[in-house]
Amino acid sequence: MNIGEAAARSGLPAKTIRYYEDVALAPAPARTASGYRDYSDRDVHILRFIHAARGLGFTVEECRELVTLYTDPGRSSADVKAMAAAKVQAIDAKLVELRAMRATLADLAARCHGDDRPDCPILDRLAQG
Amino acid sequence: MNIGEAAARSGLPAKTIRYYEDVALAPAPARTASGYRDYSDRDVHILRFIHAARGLGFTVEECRELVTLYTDPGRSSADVKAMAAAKVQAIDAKLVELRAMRATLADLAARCHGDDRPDCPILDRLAQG
DNA sequence: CCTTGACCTTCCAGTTACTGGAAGCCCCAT
DNA sequence: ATGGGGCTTCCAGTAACTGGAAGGTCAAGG
Repeated sequence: MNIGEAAARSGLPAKTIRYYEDVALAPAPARTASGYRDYSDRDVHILRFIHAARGLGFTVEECRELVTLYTDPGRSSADVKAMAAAKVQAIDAKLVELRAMRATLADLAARCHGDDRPDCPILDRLAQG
Repeated sequence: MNIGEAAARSGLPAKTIRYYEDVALAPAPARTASGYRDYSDRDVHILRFIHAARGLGFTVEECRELVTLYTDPGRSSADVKAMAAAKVQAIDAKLVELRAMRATLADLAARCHGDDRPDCPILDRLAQG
């Protein structure tokens, strides 16, 4: 199948698939006589794997490791578990940060009268650095 | 004062201050005879304002608007409030997404025995796309 | 007076993960 | 044979910096 269908089946844009191939994350598929990419079901399977992994927040680099692990018949699950655990920790840190931002912003917005007067607690707060 | 001190006082790296000046976000300070940037207290004040705004998750573009609003004596607080509210909404969306990612990952990690066996629920799940 | 080292200048390149667009084949249906 | 897709490559740009090279400047110490 050509890249358009592989894109439809994997959920990744064609442009992104080519990009992944470029950075050696996705498999380089067979080519037809005229140079079109020709994807196998296995290729699409890996594409979907990558799509799912990216969707869970793994970076391209991490996806590369995951694909390696995935396609390695003798891999151990411990490596994968460690990566997942690290990712959970990173997400937790991000959550803390975002919640703090949200609280500050919401508080500021609530205390801002939001009319035509130039006085604004949000700006005042920002001005304090 | 030169850029090193402005950096120390504003909390922004010197490199970042130059970058902000480049993209016309931060003020272009005076220059000494030898070409060194020479920051005033007001310059540093704006730098700190930008630092705080970035820290709250505003993009550089949004910071540009905020600085304009901040330095405009006749601005209305409604504009600023609207920006803050929009930011809160964006943060909420991000929080939902992150929480879903975290839940999936944590669940997967919990169900992975994490030993030398090749069997791994995380990889299996990813493989389903 | 000279040197040393810290600090400053500009500019170029690289980062992450794509995305858009241009120029130019290819394939299929009418 | 022709028209409108889809495909190819490559170049450029995005956000927001960050690192590094090459070279000028400043203040202190000998």
